[in-house]
Amino acid sequence: MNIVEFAKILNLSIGTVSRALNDRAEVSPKTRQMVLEKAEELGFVRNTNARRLVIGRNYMIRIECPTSTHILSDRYLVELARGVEEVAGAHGYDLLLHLGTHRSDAVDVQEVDGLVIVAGSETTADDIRRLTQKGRTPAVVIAWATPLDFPAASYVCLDTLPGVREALECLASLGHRRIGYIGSGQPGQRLRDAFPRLMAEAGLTWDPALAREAGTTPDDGCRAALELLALSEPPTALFARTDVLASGAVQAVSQLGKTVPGDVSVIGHDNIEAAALVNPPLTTVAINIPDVAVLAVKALLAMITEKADPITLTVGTHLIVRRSCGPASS
Amino acid sequence: MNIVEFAKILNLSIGTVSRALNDRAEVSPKTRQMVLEKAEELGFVRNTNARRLVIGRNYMIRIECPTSTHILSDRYLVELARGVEEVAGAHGYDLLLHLGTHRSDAVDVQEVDGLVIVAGSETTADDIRRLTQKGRTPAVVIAWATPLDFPAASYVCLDTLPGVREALECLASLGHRRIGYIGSGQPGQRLRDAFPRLMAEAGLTWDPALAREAGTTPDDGCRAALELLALSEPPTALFARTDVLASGAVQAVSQLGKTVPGDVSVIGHDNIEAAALVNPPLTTVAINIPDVAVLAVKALLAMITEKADPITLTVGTHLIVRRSCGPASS
DNA sequence: AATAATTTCATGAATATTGTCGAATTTGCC
DNA sequence: GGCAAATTCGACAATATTCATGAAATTATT
Repeated sequence: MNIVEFAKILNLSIGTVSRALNDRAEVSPKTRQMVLEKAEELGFVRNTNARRLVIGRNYMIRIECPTSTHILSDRYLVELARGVEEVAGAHGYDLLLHLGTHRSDAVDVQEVDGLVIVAGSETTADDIRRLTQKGRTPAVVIAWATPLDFPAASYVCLDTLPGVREALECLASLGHRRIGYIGSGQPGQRLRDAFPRLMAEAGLTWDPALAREAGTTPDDGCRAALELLALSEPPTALFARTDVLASGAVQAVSQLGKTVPGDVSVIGHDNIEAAALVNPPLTTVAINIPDVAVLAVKALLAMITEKADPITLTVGTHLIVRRSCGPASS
Repeated sequence: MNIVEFAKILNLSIGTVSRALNDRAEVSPKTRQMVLEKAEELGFVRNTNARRLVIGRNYMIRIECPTSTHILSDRYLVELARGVEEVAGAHGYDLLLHLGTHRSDAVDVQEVDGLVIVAGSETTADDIRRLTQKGRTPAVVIAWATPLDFPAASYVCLDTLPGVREALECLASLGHRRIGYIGSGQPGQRLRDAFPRLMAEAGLTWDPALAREAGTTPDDGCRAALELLALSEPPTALFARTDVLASGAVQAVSQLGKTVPGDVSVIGHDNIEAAALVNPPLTTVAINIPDVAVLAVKALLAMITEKADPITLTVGTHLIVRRSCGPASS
């Protein structure tokens, strides 16, 4: 049934019905009420495509997420999508999903009003340029640390330093003085570089001898931890760049017949699902994804509806305290 | 730019341009070629809404997923979405995401050609009826074990028994005879009921004294395992209904000063991310989500494009062997 | 072999799809 | 009758597609 038939049944003109359905003022309250009731009763729904064609808007935003090398793990991706959908949905927008590489061409823009782009570690400014049709489609990019070099988009940057700062302050307050750093190689570069400064800010001194670059597996973390704990002046606490490495570090401690947090404290990063399940549950650095989603969508909607200028925001991480940290052993 | 302007630039009629773009036979190859090239060059894209309005199809399927009580964890949800997008995308369909409860009303059908509905444990046949507009919209439901009572939809059922059967056979072949069962309460009912039969099929005898219903946390699993291991004739292997419970069971074993898999073997269920990170990495029962996605979308596309009748398929779980199982200790 | 007749083919014009919105018109009320 | 509120009318959005047209190509006829 289309609006013509529907209007005929109601003995009203198409225009009146349309206005009633659009909640416009020029229609009498009783008429509106009647139209709404009848629509419900007869199951009449306007044709979305015709509607969008006429009003020239799609009420649709697409969320773009690369397959490989996520900033956000799958778990966070769902959380992000949920948040995005919630606030976008409240404004009448649908969410279109596009997983898979940013490089794929066949992305019919024209059918969305805006883009939420989750940048992977390999995403470049050129990718954003192409995805946004040279900036013609409003877009907000979820990026690590700093915006990409494409100023027509808005950015929500994920800054991991605040949470790490908290972590170090937490360790410092527990009396730890020698803190080991287990890195994950390439992607963690920025944190690695900032680590000495963060240590200083927490009133600690940075000893380069206590840093190891590990890989990505628990075993990598375990090996690095064993090395550090075998030093003549071993650290009393370990900070690992990822929870996976941290879980390996925990294993290393128990291999040495010691306990976490009794003998050694461990802090991870990312708050993966497993972090709460490891024994002991891991104190870790996390980011509030719903916050990110809300900020991103708000920025995007402002660009779409008010032609607002692109903005750059930063969301910091924070510490989640579980049971893997305790007072420094003397 | 719309097709009118575009046709004017090309000195062709709208009809010819449209035909060329739609790859229809009635247009000469040179003309088509020219149109395609020029479209690329001038960046002309047809208006999706007008297009869909005219052809009466949306080329869009929506994936429906309830917030609470997933059949599939978030991780699997992304995997499912990826699979769905891949095969649906290959047929020109976009993927619309709808997370949140199935109960929410404001779901403008009319704008999608089909639905992939992930049933939660609370989803009812009535929910499906409403979502599909009494069956008017083609739909495929991802459900546990058996179809819901709404035959207008297709079903891909997730059957956990095959993987559990494999698990028990694996334990039997390692010499285990007494196997403990740690359940998760309500949702695991079906497996619970089938467990004695599966035991028998693996050549084992079922002892009701070795069953405990735990909750959902690692601690629940730990407690249940401690109880079982304190029996006068304790089990030599533990099957836990979820990996979370299994991780608790592993903790229980080490609390008793014993090791997994040296003294006690443990098998989990679900293959959550953490399963591979626990120490030792957990042997567990998993389902192949990409398979599920592919089957679901194929069934759905058949319903959409060929008006195929709804079908019911079943995908079974399988065992993933890691390092938490070993020969029975004597 | 040449001309007429017929078929094939590409193209153009017109119409259909469904809803929105500004302008014009009707209705109601004083 | 005049004014305001409510309603109707008609143009418009962008594309697919049917039907008609003209040209070219093929066949038939003598």
